[in-house]
Amino acid sequence: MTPDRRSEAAWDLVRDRLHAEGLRWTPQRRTLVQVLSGTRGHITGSEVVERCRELDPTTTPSTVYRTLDVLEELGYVSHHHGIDGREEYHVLPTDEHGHLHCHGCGGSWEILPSEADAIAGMLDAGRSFTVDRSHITITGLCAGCTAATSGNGA
Amino acid sequence: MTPDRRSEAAWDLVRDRLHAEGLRWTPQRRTLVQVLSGTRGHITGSEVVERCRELDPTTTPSTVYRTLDVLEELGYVSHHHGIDGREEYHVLPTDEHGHLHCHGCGGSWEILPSEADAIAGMLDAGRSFTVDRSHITITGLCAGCTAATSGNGA
DNA sequence: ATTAATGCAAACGGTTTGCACTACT
DNA sequence: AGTAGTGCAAACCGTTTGCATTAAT
Repeated sequence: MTPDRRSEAAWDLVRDRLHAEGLRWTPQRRTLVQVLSGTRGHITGSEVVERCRELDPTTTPSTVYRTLDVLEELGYVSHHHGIDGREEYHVLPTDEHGHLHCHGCGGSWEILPSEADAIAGMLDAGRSFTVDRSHITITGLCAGCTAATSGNGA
Repeated sequence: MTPDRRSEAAWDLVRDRLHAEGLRWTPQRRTLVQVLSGTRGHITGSEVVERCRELDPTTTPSTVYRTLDVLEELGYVSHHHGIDGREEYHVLPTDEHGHLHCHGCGGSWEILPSEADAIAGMLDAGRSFTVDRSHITITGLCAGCTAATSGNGA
């Protein structure tokens, strides 16, 4: 139904999926799929546009966003809003997981499934809230930035 | 240093704080403070503008955003990006806490300090990441929406 | 009088849309 | 040929900025 969540080869089938839906396989879509298949985790809309432009400078934002919509309907990506305030697309072949965001260095770490489970379990136990494990985003300071912050003034 | 985290009366001191910094107390700022003092938790920039306009229809966005910056420097509010993709301001007199966001009904619940502690502790233990407990935002489905979703098709 | 703050209007960045044109099928 | 998809350019929304004006001090 949705593409194999593991293999990047799932992208090879996009063309056929499109055809199966009566949709078309165009150079622009090829470019976009090329970008997405080389992306792990998430990426913002404008980043997608940017990367597509590296491959094909004639890339147009509207086409990218529209195709992203189509791919979302086919189950290849999903989008929501990220901490940086822009549309953020999740590329599906990646394992679903939450993120830890350091506002010191801007770095990002994955929240392990076991951790997500623990968090989800705790919150669910208290009030029957079903946590969306793939979208947990927690901010703070990573080890490095914590040290830097507490060590010297700045 | 920063205003008393508990009493809303802290807002009464804004005027003096401004004066102490050589800044001015204007009708527009009075309106904004009125809105903020009646706000618990968080609010987006455009919502602030909207509410100020209810009190004073002549309110201008630029003034609101600029004053919000000033108040942030004074420690009355802090801002970051919310799940809905817009600037989100935290009004400080409120207890600091994270939120649970239901994307079924759009509702929002507070994450208890004890829960935040547990989450922060777990994440810190694994990789020395210092969680910002006041900004934990977790999405999912609340009890009501979970039932609605699994119960009947829609 | 001084200069912080305001209001306007225009700019910005990311995203969306209408429409005529192109090109996959 | 027929219609999905494209590119352009303009619109949108929330936010930011420059600048001349207003007003708190």
